[in-house]
Amino acid sequence: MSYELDLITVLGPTASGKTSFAAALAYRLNAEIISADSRQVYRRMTIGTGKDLADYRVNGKQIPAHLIDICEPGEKYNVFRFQHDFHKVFTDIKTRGKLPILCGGTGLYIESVLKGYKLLDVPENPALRESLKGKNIDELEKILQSYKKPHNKTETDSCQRAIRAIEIEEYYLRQEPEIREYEPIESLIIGMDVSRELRREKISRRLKSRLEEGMLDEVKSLMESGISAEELIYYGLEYKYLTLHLIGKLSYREMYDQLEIAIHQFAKRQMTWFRGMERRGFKIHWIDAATPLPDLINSVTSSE
RNA sequence: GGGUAGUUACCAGAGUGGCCAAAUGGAGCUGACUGUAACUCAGCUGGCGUACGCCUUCGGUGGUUCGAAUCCAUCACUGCCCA
Repeated sequence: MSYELDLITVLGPTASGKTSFAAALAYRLNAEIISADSRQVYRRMTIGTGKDLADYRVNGKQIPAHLIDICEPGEKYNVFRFQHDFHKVFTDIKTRGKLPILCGGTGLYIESVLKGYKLLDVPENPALRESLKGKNIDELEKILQSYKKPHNKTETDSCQRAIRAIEIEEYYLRQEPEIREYEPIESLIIGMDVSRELRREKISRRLKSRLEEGMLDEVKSLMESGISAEELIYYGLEYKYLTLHLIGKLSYREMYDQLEIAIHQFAKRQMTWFRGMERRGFKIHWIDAATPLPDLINSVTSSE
């Protein structure tokens, strides 16, 4: 295998085994992992985000994994921050002469660095948000059009997204924001291919075992440490549904059933994103996730 | 055994003579997404067809009617109540 590569990207839906694959690959290639996961950045959100920290230990060797546990629950992490953090770690790994492996399931984060999105540092504007609350999509659309020109096209198919777009325009009017320019990165992209049936089965199985491992206690202790229910619900999936159960809005059964469905739907959306990436010109090399790990590693490393 | 309510598309559930391939919700599928992305949003969802459309459906069978998911008879099954 040649080492001309700048980056290897491993992507796939939740529960597709991308972490253990990436770790085994990193072991083989003496590489380091950069996580592309919008929720695993939070400390103490471990079981619910499926951190699988044990997976980063391969044959007794700890594989370095970056951008995990880098901020406090309750904080808001986002693509803008990710892009910045990614590049810091990326150049660091490069200067140490090692190969970085970007691994994760947050499609937007992955694409933002591969494509080199040009983003502006625009913080939330609570006052503006308050003033726009309750307006419908047409009204918001009209406000948006009153701005000279949108610098980046922001999708405005929902109120939530339209408000963010206005927020960006508004900010831009008031000051010249710092624009960070990053170059696109050439990467070999490997996708974990799981059949729909297997994917669903793995998700269901995994949900059960995480609950047995104390996922509810994890959420409970986050609440006890002062994170509000609202903040936890914002994090979605596990944190959303388990919190709803803990505050009495859902029975255990309802929580379980609805969460299972929500994770299935999430995995589907992830796949839609990845297919969309292919349509946008990315070449994804799909590998069959059901193949035993050693064979998978051999097939990938020998064909290069 | 008697009474009673029901049986509608994957599920739940509206519809009680024509405007019904059948409301609505859920699930499912497909998709969008350069800014909270584990978010948010859109389309499709009996069959065939690009489409006007055509064909097969509303427990089974048989009727009434120009016309039935809707009315009648009967059979089957299910829930509830009384024995």
